[in-house]
Amino acid sequence: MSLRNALLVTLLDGEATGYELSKRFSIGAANFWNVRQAQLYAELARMESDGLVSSRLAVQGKRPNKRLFALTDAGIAEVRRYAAEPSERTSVKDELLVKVTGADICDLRVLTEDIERRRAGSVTQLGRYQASIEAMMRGRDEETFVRTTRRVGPYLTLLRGIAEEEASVAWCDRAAAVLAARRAQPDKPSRSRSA
Amino acid sequence: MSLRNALLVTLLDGEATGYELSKRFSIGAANFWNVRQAQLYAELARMESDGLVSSRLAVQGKRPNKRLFALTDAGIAEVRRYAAEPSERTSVKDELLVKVTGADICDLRVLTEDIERRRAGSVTQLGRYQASIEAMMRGRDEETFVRTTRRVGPYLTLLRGIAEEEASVAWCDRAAAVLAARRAQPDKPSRSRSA
DNA sequence: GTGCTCATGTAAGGTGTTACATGATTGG
DNA sequence: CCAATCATGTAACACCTTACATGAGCAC
Repeated sequence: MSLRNALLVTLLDGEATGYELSKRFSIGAANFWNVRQAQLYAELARMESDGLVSSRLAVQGKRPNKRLFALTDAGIAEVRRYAAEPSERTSVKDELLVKVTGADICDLRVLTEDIERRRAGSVTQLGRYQASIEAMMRGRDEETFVRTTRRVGPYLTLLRGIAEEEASVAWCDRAAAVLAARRAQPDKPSRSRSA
Repeated sequence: MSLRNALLVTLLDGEATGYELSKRFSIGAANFWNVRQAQLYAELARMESDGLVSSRLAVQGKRPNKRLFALTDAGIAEVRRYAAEPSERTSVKDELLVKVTGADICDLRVLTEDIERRRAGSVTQLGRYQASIEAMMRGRDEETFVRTTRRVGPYLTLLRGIAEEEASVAWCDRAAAVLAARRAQPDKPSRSRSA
């Protein structure tokens, strides 16, 4: 039940449609949560019937009508209650690392391409995070920012995202280099059934 | 369906019981996959009926009997097939980051404790990874190791785990410092409903 | 005129978690 | 004597993903 809480904290930035929430997720929360929109609309409906969010319909001239969701007091209370519980690292699932574990019986050229793709994705995401953090700080240094901003939470999670993507890029480079060294070697020791 | 593949690559280290597989996961794959044993036994049973693994019963004198699973040729082929597909970062879910996003309306003392707990967990995991990698390298330098080992895959994923946990510790320290600065401030700007 | 963005939902099926059920051995 | 480790499973429920369904406006 913490997709629910992820949505609640995302609404601290102000009321939003389901569509906008999924955007906010991919910009700010991408490094610690992911949602599919199908799940998102369903969960928002449940949250509304539980009184954690309220919604109002905004009729637009040209574009389709939209439903704006906002936190209720009960929603705020729920965030506080939830935050007071100890947390676990709920889950991490990274298919690329599964494949890398099996590198020694696989086609290293294809695997390396996959690593390059991951690297490119991390660079893109890193750019998004850096743009967000600059927009947020508006030229202030960290000390001033922390003293004057209303919200440090999103700043801290952005720092985490940046650290994450930087580590990802560095690892991709190193992994690609190691695999290249292995490929170059004609006399590599091999598991019988592989090439 | 990639818990299945995570299990297959874990079996590249040799035959194992369900119990041992869950151990291997928590030592080597903790940074990119997690399983509950209930799910693990169920999946192994399905994998056996699909012919990807075979099992044999080992009767032990004192301890309960155990079922040892091993990769079949079909299992190896499945790893290769899977590794050739492009991968997505399947999922990340971190409750602590959700809570940090909402920091500004929450009790910072409790949140900081949660961050400290995470830090401690990362330090522990880091120690495990470092011990594994040293056992694996047996004093060789990287170049020699890469040239002479049978398997680089687990080495690369361990490097990733180490980078991950180091980044985690560094972030925890920074986040705790920022929150401490916020708590120290009597004149902090606050969202109306919070303290 | 093609593809992207905005915008919301349902249904079915697959994956993952929690709780239950059992019990001997080993080490402190 | 108490806690941890070894060892395997089932059942119910909660959660997440994929596919389907619809449609206008805008930029190139």
